[in-house]
Amino acid sequence: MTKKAKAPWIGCPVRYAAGVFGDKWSFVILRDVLLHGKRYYGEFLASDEGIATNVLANRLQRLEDSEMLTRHIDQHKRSKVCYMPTPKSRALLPAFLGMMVWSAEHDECTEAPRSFIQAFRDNPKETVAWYEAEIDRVNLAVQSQIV
Amino acid sequence: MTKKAKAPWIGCPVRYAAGVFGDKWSFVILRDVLLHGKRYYGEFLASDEGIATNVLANRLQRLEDSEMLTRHIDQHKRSKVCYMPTPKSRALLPAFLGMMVWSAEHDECTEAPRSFIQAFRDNPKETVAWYEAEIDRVNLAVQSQIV
DNA sequence: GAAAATTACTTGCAAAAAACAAGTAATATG
DNA sequence: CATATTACTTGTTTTTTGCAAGTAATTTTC
Repeated sequence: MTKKAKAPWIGCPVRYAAGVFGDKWSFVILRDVLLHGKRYYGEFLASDEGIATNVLANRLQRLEDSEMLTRHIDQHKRSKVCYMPTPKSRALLPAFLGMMVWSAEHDECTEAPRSFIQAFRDNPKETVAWYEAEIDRVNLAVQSQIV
Repeated sequence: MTKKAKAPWIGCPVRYAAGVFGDKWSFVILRDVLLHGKRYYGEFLASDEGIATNVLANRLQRLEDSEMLTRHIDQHKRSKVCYMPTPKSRALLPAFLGMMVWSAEHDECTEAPRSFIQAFRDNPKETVAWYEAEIDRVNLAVQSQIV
């Protein structure tokens, strides 16, 4: 009797997504990078959710390994480390915003503004483009620091 | 000096989503319900990923608590238990499919057919509707069992 | 109608991961 | 040169997971 071989966390698209960001802290970090303009270790650490520093370090490493983030030393203050979103993580924006709309509609205590939900439903592409532009703006401001 | 109060896992839409299904096994269970037509405890247990029975029981309970699934005794064979998707979990389909497209585009080993990706990009609403119809079909077949 | 088989869990224990607290190393500041 | 920042690492406790076995309610088989 052979034991059932476990599937690796690739292949199936749901399994793959779960492998890359299928845990609470990865969700939160990606939110901070993609939506809140955060780029620095200290900024992630300061999030409301209160991630532990060792867990943060672990998740940043994983996200770097899966090419969701790239790590850079800040050249103006070389004790700071900057994590930049990659095209791969940016490509998650549409799904991410879709998920947020779902949350906004099903969480009684949601803090998401109704205007955001409306905007995404009316014109998802434009809403995604707006967030993309935000990311570019933050990147530009930070990019001058890291090379 | 007061300690930082942790945010509850509601309010912020990303945090809310992370709280409801932000772990590997919830992803997999929701996939099985929404996309693979699974409804019974034994079916979930048999998934390729090999979830442990205690973890499965725990996740089904959580998903029931957060109103993603409803639990029913099969009336034709009362030792079987059926878990049905709610409107709330079904409403996650668009975001879920968006996530799958992302995976398909970034996982070199993806098993997702190119036709699915194309279909969703060309006409997401229609693709969602197709999956909704699939869910209805499975529900109908199973509903005759559970009352 | 009793015995065996299904089915959905529960329990106990070992291993892994997360939370918490403290420490360290590189750089920057005064 | 001493102190402060910043990004981690290390050690320890607590929680969660994984695995194996057990149980209870049916259902099927003989």
